[in-house]
Amino acid sequence: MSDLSIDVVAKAAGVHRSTVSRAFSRPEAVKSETREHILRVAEGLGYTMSPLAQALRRKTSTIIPLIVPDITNPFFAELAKTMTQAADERGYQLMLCVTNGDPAKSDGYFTAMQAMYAPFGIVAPSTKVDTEALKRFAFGHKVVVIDRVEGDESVPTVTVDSRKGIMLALDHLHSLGHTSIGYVSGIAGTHTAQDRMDAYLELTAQSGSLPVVLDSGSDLDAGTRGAEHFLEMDNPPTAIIAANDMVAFAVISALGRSGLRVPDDVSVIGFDGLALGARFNPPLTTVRQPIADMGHIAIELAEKQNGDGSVDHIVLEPELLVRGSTSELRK
Amino acid sequence: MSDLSIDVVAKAAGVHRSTVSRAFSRPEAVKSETREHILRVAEGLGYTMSPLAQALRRKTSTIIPLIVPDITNPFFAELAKTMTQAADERGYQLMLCVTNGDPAKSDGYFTAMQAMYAPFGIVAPSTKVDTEALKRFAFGHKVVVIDRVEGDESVPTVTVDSRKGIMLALDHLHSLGHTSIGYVSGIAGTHTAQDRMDAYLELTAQSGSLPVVLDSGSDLDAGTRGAEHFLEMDNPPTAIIAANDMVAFAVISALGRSGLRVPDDVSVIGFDGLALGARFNPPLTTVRQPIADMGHIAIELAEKQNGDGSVDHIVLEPELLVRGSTSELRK
DNA sequence: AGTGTTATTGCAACCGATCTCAGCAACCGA
DNA sequence: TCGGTTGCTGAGATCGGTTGCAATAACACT
Repeated sequence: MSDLSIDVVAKAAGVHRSTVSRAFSRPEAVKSETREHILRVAEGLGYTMSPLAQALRRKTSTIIPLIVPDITNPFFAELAKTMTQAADERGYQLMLCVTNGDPAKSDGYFTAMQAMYAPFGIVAPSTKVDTEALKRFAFGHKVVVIDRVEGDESVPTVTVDSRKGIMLALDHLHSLGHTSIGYVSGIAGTHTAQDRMDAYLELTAQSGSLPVVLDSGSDLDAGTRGAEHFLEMDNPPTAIIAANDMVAFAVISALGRSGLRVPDDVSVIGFDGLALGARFNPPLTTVRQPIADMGHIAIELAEKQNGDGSVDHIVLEPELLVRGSTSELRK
Repeated sequence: MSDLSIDVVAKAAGVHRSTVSRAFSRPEAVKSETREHILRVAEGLGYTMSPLAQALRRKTSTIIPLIVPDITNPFFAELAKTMTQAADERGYQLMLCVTNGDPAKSDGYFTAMQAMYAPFGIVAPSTKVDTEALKRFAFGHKVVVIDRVEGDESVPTVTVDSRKGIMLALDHLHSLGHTSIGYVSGIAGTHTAQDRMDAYLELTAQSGSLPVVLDSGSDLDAGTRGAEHFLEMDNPPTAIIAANDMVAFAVISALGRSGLRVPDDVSVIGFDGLALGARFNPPLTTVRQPIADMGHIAIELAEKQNGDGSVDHIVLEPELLVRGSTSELRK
């Protein structure tokens, strides 16, 4: 269990270490009997290759960084969860990098990962990704971004159709009789947040109603402020779309503290589909993003780009998840 | 930016590569002028050492695995957050390992980390930790567990005083006039969960009241079932202690769905002090664990054990966090 | 001046793989 | 029978550092 290197196995199997190496990493280059014999011997010894030595020589490791602004945010947590799984399945190990939104930190992570010969990285941004900055790094060309990227087609991305999602929310609310629908922006800075907001503005205008942006702040307190704003209005909307579930939670909480009940007094719908939402009070109606798919797809895109160099931009479909925070408009 | 190895720096500085190596990793062994010169040259070239090569030779890397059952659980997410920070500060990188409670998986992670020469690991368990199993691995003796460990003093641990926490909750509730206080167990299986439950049982008995365990299940639905049980009772308690915040959320949510309001109809107090609780509806009163401290301390303990071999068992003090889910008993 | 220490630095083996190149045997067709 | 392939394996350099040991320089002391 202590020091079994490739040489030990080689000796035990009576072959040269290069043959052992091939038996593992390029099976077709070794006579099948030899290979099986080697594998058997290795198995018996309980030998596995040193990923470190491999990485050093190959200049490619199996460590892949997942860069998120805040793992405490359940959206990123769910993402991290499915990504660790997806990574595992493919023999990678996820390295969690939490930036707290500090670009300097993510730079630091990039350098570190580059030094570790990470084959690629995944970035879930809190601010717009600066692709120019990315390219300063060796694997800048091998990064998948979980957000839309402006004016640079060379970075693979995976996102959810924001417009479709907002449309789903709006339609749902309309079908319940709501016509005056407010909006609280999410953690702004990302294209995704921007897109959702734009979609809201555009679709509301299209339906002939007046858009009511309760808050467009960029931090976690947007929800709280949005609710405050709502409470001060003379003629508040009867429903609120929150740009993401966390904001929706904050809105409902703040409303609740002022004695307003959801959905009886106001309907609130979120955007994310966090598992947590099912245990909120009330259970949150929301637009679900297929987070699990996003994780898997991000890794696939990265591998694909790594392989044939192709760059894809995947846009997934959101779906409506009706739970308990929206209800028929009561006059 | 491409291939700067230690030799490049050595040449540029006009010294042997071993001197460069020392300049970085054993400064006192190099004449200070030489060292500064080398460092300056390296700096100018933008050189940093390859952690891979270092790890390979030293048989010690800076990668440390954080093994958690579920990163989606905000408790573990908060833990992960503070730990990445603590790790960063000390020059380590956290590798996130999500087991989903599957022991086979955590075994897999251990082998992987062992192969990566991780200097130690941190385990935040969902089930009781099998220290015997741990010791099968090379760094089995270098693991810090964030839970109490039964009958094995050789593993450093960091925990929060469960009894004290439950006492805080009970006292708070008593001071509000509640005498009939129910309990919903948390994600059982850990010693921590067990300890909290035992403390509840013992302290309740001591105060002369009847313990009412609404649910002692081990999964995330304990809260929901606890609430159901509560609703079926002829003479339900007036307050509920939930073994952790997530369970408290579920309890409140389930109660809410049946038309019961917190804290007006029932008071509910959690245990964890998640940031999320502040945005719950209503904001959750809870017993706060110093999660940030736990993360830092876990790493300190690990380093300490790694250094002088000493094994500590740190028990931290919880504190009461009064928010909005508990209120005076109204007759 | 001669000898013993101590501080610095160079040398070269080593960590555990990968990979190019060369060697050798078997096989193929003319 | 012989040159030309093809298939498989061994040698040895290499990836980017670390480290024990030897060599040299510098300094202290009798």
